[in-house]
Amino acid sequence: MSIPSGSRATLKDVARESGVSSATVSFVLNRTSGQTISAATRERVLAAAARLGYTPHRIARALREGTSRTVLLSTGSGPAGHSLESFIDGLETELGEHGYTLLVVRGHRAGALPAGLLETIAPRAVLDPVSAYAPAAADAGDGAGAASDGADAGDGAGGASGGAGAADRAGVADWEGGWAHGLAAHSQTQLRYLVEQGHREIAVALPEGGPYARLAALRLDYARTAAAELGLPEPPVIRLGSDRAAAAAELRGMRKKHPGVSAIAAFNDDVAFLVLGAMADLELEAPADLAVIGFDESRYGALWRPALTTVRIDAAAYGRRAARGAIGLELGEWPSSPSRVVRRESA
Amino acid sequence: MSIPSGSRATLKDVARESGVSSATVSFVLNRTSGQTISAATRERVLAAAARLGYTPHRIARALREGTSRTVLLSTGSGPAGHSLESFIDGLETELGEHGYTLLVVRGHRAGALPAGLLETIAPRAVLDPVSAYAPAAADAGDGAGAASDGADAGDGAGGASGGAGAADRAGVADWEGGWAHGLAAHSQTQLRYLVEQGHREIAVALPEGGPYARLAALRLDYARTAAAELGLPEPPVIRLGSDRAAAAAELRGMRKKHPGVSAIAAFNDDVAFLVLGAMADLELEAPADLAVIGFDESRYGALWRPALTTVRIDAAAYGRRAARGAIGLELGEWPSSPSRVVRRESA
DNA sequence: ACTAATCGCTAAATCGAATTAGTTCAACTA
DNA sequence: TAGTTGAACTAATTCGATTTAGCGATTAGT
Repeated sequence: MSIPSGSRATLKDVARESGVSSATVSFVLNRTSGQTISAATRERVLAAAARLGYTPHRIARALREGTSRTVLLSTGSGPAGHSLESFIDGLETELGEHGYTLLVVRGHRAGALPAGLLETIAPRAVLDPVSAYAPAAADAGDGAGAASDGADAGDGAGGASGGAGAADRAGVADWEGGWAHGLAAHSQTQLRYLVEQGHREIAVALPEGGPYARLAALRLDYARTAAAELGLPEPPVIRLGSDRAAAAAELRGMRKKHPGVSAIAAFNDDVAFLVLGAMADLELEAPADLAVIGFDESRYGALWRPALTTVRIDAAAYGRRAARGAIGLELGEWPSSPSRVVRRESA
Repeated sequence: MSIPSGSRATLKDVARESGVSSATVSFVLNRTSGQTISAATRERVLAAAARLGYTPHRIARALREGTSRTVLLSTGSGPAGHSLESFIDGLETELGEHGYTLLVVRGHRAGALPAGLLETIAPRAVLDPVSAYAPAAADAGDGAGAASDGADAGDGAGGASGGAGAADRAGVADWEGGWAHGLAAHSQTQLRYLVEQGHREIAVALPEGGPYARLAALRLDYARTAAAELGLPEPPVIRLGSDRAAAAAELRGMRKKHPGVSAIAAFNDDVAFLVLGAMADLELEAPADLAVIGFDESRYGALWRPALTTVRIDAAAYGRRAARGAIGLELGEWPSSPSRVVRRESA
């Protein structure tokens, strides 16, 4: 009976099936506020929808609403640690609970998404963790002040651009700064572990330039603070490009200048790998000659020789918060993201 | 003058601006076949469209056409070598030339895409290289048979599902088998290099089970053939899980059974890393004690100690062909994908 | 008792492009 | 000269959901 002709059930089919207008069906299914529907009608509509297996046609909806119920997360091509993985998990979970879909696009900077992607998707918001790492245009102080609200013709130029009001735009921007800080704060965990292992003079290894410049500066700040709190001397810094020979030279230089350094806290696992490679070139062993600890557990640490000790950060709660910001819900309190040391061989 | 109210220009705006109906504009802009348009009108329309900066509203179009001009590529969460990177490049280029957009979604099996993704995107086709690695439903021979093609209501269950006819579906399926074979064929390059380095007894390292079971079997076939062609003895096989201790044991066993083996050709770079790790545990050095060559260059090979020698495969031409198949164009000849050895330290 | 507000619901407009079914006019055929 | 054909367009419908305007009936307010 009243099976929709060939394929899928539409609003109209549900309306016909339940004997009301399609407007009413829409009201019921969307719980439209400001509309009163009798309990009896609601039941009939719901039943009909269930019977026909109705699913809203998302493209039609997107056309009408001007934007799809989608949030796009554009991650850079850089290494993806566990914090990003868990962040995505949280994001996806929270969005899913509100009927939104998360779309993760990797390997593009947000400004350089494939042509037409934003137009075909018309996401409600574009999230871009990398832009939090990159230097902002006009940066007053330390807060996330990527206020590039100028005559931006193209969309998605800023770190996060909501579809609707400036309100959620602000909300998302808010998240970003917080994200970077939230991440950086775990420098504590990293240093504390090394101290527990008996190290006193600890160097910090950062990536040289690139998209991480800003986050690197932030990490350094936190590392200094943490060192001070732990009663350690100011940590020497080595900056590593992607060239291994140069990395080895840099490491040798640091060792000469600070012979007492017995451990290195790396910016992330990739930098830690670079350090380990340089150490191998200098015939140094970790952790005997120099302990190395990574940051933000990556997939390769366990395979490495020596296996990399690192810090695992669970950012799912951040993901949920970011989701709420992106779709314009109340943000609530800042969550805390737990972190713990994954102890392997290198430290 | 006649600036479209607030935001973007629509077909209607172009029609008004050029003094014709919106149907005519659509005919002109789409070069609709079976419609004759005078040169003068065409020019006026084109000029007006350019002047207003008209861009088709892709969502409206998708609603009308039933599917967006988009192709979705769903890669597994597994390691991505250069062949995949270049494949994606080719895909994107060719699609772009025909007004299509490529959307790459990583970390999901095609059958398990985020809820609602397919519906919101409505891609013209879904491409899924991983399914070429996984055991197929009707697999006579050796592939482990996790054939779960049951009562799958959802779409995107198959390796590639086109939106339209069975014709392009066939085209895409065609590509997949070819892709796996095209990749596997480069086992030749791998072995030939080792032979050139003076090796005669060469073992093959494969991943144990997992999603690569089928591709592994294929690679083994090609390796055997290549070995025969090069006049080598039948290559011994070691199978490595993800556990390093087990890998070391496996390697030791192989060395005992085949003491003459002087080189290992790995399934891919990740497996090669595992071999190198096992070698370190056994206090063996590459390439002195055992040469190791990877396959399908990954981003980490250059960082490793010793730096990994591997095979780089350029699959861009395959990508272009897959694109043509996905949007229903003629496929043309099978392209050849060049490969070359990236010589580093391990072999 | 008469106006005002509220309930419960529907008709119709809207979003933007593609497409079907015509319409008009001129040229050409029989 | 009537009839056919084709070129060059246009009006109107369609895709499917959301949303505004509004209608009749009931309830509340003074």
